[in-house]
Amino acid sequence: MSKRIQKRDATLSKQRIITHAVELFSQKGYASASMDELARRSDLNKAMVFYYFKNKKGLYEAVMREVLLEIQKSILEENKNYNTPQEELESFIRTYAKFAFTHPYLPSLLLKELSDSGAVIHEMLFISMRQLFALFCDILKRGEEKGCFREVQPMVVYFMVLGTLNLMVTTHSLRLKASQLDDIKVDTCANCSSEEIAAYVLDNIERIIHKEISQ
Amino acid sequence: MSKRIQKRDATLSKQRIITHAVELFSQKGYASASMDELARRSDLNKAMVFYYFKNKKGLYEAVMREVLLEIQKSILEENKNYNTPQEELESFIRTYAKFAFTHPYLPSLLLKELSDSGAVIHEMLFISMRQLFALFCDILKRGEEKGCFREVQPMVVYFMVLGTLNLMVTTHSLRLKASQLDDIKVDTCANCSSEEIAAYVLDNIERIIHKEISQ
Amino acid sequence: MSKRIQKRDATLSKQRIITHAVELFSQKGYASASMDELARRSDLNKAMVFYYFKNKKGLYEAVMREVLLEIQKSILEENKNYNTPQEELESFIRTYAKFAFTHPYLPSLLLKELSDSGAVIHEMLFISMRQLFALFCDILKRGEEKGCFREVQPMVVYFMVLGTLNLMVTTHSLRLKASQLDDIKVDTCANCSSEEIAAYVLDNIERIIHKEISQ
Amino acid sequence: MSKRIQKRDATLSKQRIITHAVELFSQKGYASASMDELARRSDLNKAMVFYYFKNKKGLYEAVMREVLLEIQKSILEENKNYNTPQEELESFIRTYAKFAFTHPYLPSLLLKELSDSGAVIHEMLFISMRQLFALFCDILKRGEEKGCFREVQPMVVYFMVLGTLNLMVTTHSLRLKASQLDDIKVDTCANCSSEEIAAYVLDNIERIIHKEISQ
DNA sequence: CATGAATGAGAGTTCATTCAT
DNA sequence: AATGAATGAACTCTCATTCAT
Repeated sequence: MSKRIQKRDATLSKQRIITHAVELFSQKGYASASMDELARRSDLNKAMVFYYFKNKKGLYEAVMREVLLEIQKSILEENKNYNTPQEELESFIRTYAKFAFTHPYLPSLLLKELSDSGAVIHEMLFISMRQLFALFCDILKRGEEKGCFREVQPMVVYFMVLGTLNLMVTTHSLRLKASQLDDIKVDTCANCSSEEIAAYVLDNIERIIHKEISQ
Repeated sequence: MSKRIQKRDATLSKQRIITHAVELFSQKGYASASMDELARRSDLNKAMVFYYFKNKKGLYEAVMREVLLEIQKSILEENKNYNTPQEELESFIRTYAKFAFTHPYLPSLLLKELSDSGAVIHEMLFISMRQLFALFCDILKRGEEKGCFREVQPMVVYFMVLGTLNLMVTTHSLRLKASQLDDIKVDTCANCSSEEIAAYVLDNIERIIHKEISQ
Repeated sequence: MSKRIQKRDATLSKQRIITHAVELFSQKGYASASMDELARRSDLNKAMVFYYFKNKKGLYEAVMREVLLEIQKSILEENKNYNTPQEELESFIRTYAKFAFTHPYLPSLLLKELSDSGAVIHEMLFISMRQLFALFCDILKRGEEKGCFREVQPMVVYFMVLGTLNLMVTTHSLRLKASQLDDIKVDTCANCSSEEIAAYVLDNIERIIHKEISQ
Repeated sequence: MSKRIQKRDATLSKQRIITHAVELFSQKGYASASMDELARRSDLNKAMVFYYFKNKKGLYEAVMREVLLEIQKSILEENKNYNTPQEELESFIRTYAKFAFTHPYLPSLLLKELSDSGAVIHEMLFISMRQLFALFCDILKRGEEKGCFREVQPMVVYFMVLGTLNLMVTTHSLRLKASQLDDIKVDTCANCSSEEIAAYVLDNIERIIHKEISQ
């Protein structure tokens, strides 16, 4: 019953490191995240981080792998419950939104990584991202074939979804602060729930994609 | 007539620093950009950078100010040439796209900055971003009032534009590489021109915004 | 009959550690040899090294003891077969040379150890070395008494033998490389066999020591 | 008149670092010499060492270059004063001996470096050593041509000189200690002056090399 | 006898920043 | 306005050694 952190358990220690690393990297970015601080947060000796992950980059890759697998799994899992392209698309967007808002490190890590091509990891991010993208494309294609979706540029539409949702997460506190100022009075959606935002995005994407929208 | 870089000119030196800093920060990110390398690239003594900009953060702010003013000016300037909301919206998107593709440090810096709220600068980015956003909102509002635009969440639509365009720039080389692999055959828009992309985005946004789209 | 390395045998494990430690120390030197790598090479857990040898220095001492005893034994053993000082001297040199060339870690370890007085071990190296030196002196003295050797400084002659032979071993690859260059054309004895070298050294020492050399 | 160490003078600081590095490397060996301690001894910030020498290896190379150039210069300089091979050989040995005994870091560094071929520096040591060796060979060859020297293996004779002299320097304190013990009574030449040792070595080498030795 | 987890100290190296000229 | 020398703090990473099982 003691709250003392359990030691001498490799799996636990490793997981503890990853968990804190996810947080740290998403807060500070790769370069500014210090292994010293990570060790402190993980309540472990600094050397243990290297014991488990070889070096900083190795840890970062493990972190990204973890995070990307999580979101991937969530979406694929959820996707199974639906079978029309419309429903699948809706599920895709809602699931991503939900995940992104409850795990805000994902948008942060993702945007950081995507914000330059000289990024820390190429390959893996790449592969993982492509699998999600492949699912997205597949949904679109089947929609087209069934005649309910227009033909669109999948990449652009994909980024319209992900880019928007990610930015809505990462700019949340910024938008909140903006809403408290009074000089420019515009709705920054500061108090929107993740569901509302997902609904907005979904609605917009449908307008882009569907052949007939009755207004 | 000598080709030697001119020294002993405060404004010139300062500008040279900024120019190289823009490049450096966008290539490496704030934390990984070193003042040493900046000085080397700028062909100046390291101490001069501090002489002109107080410290790294100060320089970074100057860089962001410069960059944001540039894009702001471009868009506002261009905006003057149009006077219907539809045209203004079109101009906004096309101008941003053109600028982003020809000045790829902008998307890089912007996404980096927006990818976390514990970012390096808050205030200024903020103000500058809001002015652009304010213009965007204004266009939308006037469109609504004239009855040609639906009522939408401006923040979400704004991010649909900026997020998408920025990501299309920063992921360009990634998408190119992806297109050269053959396992997953989907169009990543790797060879699209900036105009094509702008047109796509514009078309999509219009579908979202316009009251009637005849298909 | 299994080829698996046998475990749970103290003497064997200990010997395996020593064997690999000899190699490692002679390759990398004391400071750069890591206990981690030693354990890996010995196919044993790192903690076992400490279990058997207390600490790094203890292991190193064991290594040196082993190595010095080996050469000592070789020479003493061989010495028994001869009984004139001339023959004994010849045997001493030839045996040392043969051993040094077939066990090149000896020269490496020895020179490293002798190259500074703030060396890792003092005492033991010392004692062991002195026993060899004592035999050498004894041979010389008996030669003198029998009238066939001149009176010489034994220390200097001893180092002429050991220093030369050891350096010929440790510089072997260096001399090989030198012989492949063509700018300075001198014979570095790069392809001499250990026997040839021993013969050279022996011949030289005899010229130093013998009362009459007929040319 | 103040004894305070002068700062803000690049040449002085750099030289101070080299001087202390020579000492440190020869005392502790490459791997065990710490840049922290070097900085302390040099009364400079650790970063300055890297400012001047890029990295540890770079510093070490500078150290070796310095040391090897010194001995090379000494010997070449002295060599000019003589013109018969016998005299030149004598000068070579005496000068090396004198230098080695007054600059005991040289034998230490040299033996350490020569004690394994996976040494820190290859090239440079190499070139410098070869120039000395080339001079030595040249002396021998001219002696042969004049009919006063026998034909010998220059490499072996060279190491007989250098190996012996270097070992006599590095083992000095060891030999002193040995002479104070009483179990084995042999002359370790513990109290020999550098001149005496040089004379011994020279005499021996002459016996090896000269065609006629009248006893 | 054997293991893998854990540790603290210290290594080399880099960096933003300041000082003296 | 401009420079090169100097600094201290921080960083990633390694190592010998010990603990718990």
